[in-house]
Amino acid sequence: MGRWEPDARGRMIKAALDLFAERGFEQTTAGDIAESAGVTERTFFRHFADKREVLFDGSATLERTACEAIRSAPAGLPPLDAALAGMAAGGDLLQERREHAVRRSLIVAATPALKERELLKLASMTEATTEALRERGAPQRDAALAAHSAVTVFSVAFVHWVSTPDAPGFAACVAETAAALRALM
Amino acid sequence: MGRWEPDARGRMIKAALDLFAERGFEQTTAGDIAESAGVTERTFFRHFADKREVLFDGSATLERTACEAIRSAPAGLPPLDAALAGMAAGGDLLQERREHAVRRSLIVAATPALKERELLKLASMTEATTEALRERGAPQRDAALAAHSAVTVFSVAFVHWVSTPDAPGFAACVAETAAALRALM
DNA sequence: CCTGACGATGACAGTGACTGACATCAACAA
DNA sequence: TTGTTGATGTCAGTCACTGTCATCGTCAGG
Repeated sequence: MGRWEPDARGRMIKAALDLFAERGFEQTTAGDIAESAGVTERTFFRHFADKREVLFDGSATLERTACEAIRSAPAGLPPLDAALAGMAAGGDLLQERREHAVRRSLIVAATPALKERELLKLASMTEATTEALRERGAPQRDAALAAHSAVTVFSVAFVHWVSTPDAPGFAACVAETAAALRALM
Repeated sequence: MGRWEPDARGRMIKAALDLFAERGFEQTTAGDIAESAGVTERTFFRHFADKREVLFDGSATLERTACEAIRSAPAGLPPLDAALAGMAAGGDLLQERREHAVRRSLIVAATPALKERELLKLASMTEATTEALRERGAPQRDAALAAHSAVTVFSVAFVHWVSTPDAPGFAACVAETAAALRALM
């Protein structure tokens, strides 16, 4: 055990979520979050590259989970289907902490600066997905298009999943949304 | 005529592009840009909401152009095709200033903070496109999916158009990319 | 038990992005 | 002639973020 209370990182994440929900993102300083978590502002910036990142701690895990699912999908599966399997796997992760995901999404939706960061994370997921599809043999452009489409489905499905109180599983939302997309083409 | 040299805004945009290309975005302060354009830093922030915005002056026009094209598309055209027509119209705008578009895209691609802002602009274009498609009678989810798909095509086509020296027209890139997307489904 | 490397944190000064408030001054209208 | 307007300058202030050095439990080696 260290000299200080353990899990400073977790405390900062929780404090940030609470404060952002109460006063809003802009009205909360990094110092406020740090103080509320019992650390200094400097420590906050040692854990998070910037003030926004404190709300995106799980995004790397989400991306990794999705990519692993894609890599372990049957070799014969077409790129888009493989990518969608990845999105469904990522969705399972959110499903395990639905309440947190919903609360967080409300804050993000209310703050342009956070929306912007979320888009960057989605773009990162798109790039990672593209790479995973390339490893399966898809040509660059097909991989990019399938990845973009899958992430689109993920986003649209997420909005539906969040706004539906008694939601079916996230995977079901993905399947439904994917079907609608195919119908449009 | 005012008390000062005219077109302060245009001078700042040009100065920013030059300085970002020379030293990079982070190594250039807002004060540097202002000084180089012969104004004060305060004036810079009166014209641009933040340092990034100076590189996104044309995005509102691009969005408006695309939406107008969608609204004036034949009523019977399916949502995706109408949206793609909008993207092609937007592409024509870039085509008129290809050199500027390419130079700018290099800077944006090299700077995560600018990439992030670009994603926000694309998201805005997606939302506007969704709304335009809804006005044509498309249900919400179909409109959102078609808009996302069209903007995806726009992005992928743009990368190809930029990286191809003797490019065919932007509209041709859009058509080609759209065909590839349809083939994936 | 002593000791030195290690790792997480605190303390503090500094830069730069951005904002609010007020002053200035050419152009233009009454 | 005078009052208004609009774009700008000036200046002080907050806050995001960084570099640097000091601190002090922990743990391995002696």
